[in-house]
Amino acid sequence: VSRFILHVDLDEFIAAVEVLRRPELRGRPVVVGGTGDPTARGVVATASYEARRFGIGSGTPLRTALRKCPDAVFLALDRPAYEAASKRVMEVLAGFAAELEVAGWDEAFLALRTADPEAVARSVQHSIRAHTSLGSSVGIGDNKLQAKLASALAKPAGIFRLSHTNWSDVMGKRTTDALWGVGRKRSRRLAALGIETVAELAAADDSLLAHAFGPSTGPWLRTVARGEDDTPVTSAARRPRSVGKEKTFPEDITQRATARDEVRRLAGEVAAEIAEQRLASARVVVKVRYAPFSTRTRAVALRRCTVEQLEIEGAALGAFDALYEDRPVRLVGVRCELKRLEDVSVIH
DNA sequence: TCTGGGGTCCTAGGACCC
DNA sequence: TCTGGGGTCCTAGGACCC
Repeated sequence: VSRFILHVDLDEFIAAVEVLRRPELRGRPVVVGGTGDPTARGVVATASYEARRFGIGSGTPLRTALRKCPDAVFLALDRPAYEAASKRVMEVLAGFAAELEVAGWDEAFLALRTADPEAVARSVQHSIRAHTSLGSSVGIGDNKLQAKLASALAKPAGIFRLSHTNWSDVMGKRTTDALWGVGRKRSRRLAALGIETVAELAAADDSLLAHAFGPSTGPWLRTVARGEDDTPVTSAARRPRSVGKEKTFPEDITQRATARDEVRRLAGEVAAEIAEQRLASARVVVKVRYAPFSTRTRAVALRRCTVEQLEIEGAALGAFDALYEDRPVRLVGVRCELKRLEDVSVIH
């Protein structure tokens, strides 16, 4: 009996939820994202497997998706529906004798001791399907990193085990962007250093990596490439570090007052959200994205932590005024950074 | 690829202090 | 006045993830 980590990842989760309540869509290319208008600004949240065959994936601009598959069904995001479905899945997982960490709407880690992790994985998949009609894939690993990568290799509806034993065989020849924490940018920078594969990164020089990626990130990249990860699976609720809202305008706006009003509105919403969660803001960060796509941020530290809407709005508008340039604006956002709860002294 | 909205963490550089 | 070194805090931006 050994300890294993399971990573449970729901298959095409958002699209699957939509198809469940619209059975006539089964088997069709379904694309969920934005307001559902594929001619408007927005990106794909999830595409069904049928739509993925057309080269549509998460993050694809909706307009691109429309061009690639004009016959796809385009649907608006419906967060409450996904939250409800996710909650039911997590309740199923909570029934297993394991430490459970919810890692997102459609994924979770389980840590448990067992002699047969594949049997547990089958049982997890069966329970989820029986209770929610949703399909899932399960990765098994010695740690969270391995389990997470294994679930991707298990898709769809499969089970895959990635361990220290087969890590090199399975991962060594893949490009570095196969790793968790290595995206396009880091992958390219690594390639520029002559590091193309996971095996090459695993054998890279720590000081070279530290020089290129910083004292923490550099050496960490190499541990990831070796399949090492000691972060614990924990069911403890994570304390939020920040709460924010942002809005991309359907068309770039050129009126300063319009952008400013939107900042005020977003700040009010964020303030209400913070108050509802019984948190308090220590700093307000305003973001402005100018056309075509250059982003600026400005932070204002609050004199004391607060939940006061007027104070948060005032800080946001002050940051906006300090930041604003007379150029077409694509997006504005407001984010409140939160103080640790035990340190908070709220002004009422 | 004309690029959402919700987040987290890390880095580099400047201010400030002794 | 041509000017060290170290620590800490803050800010803006970058990269990544779902």
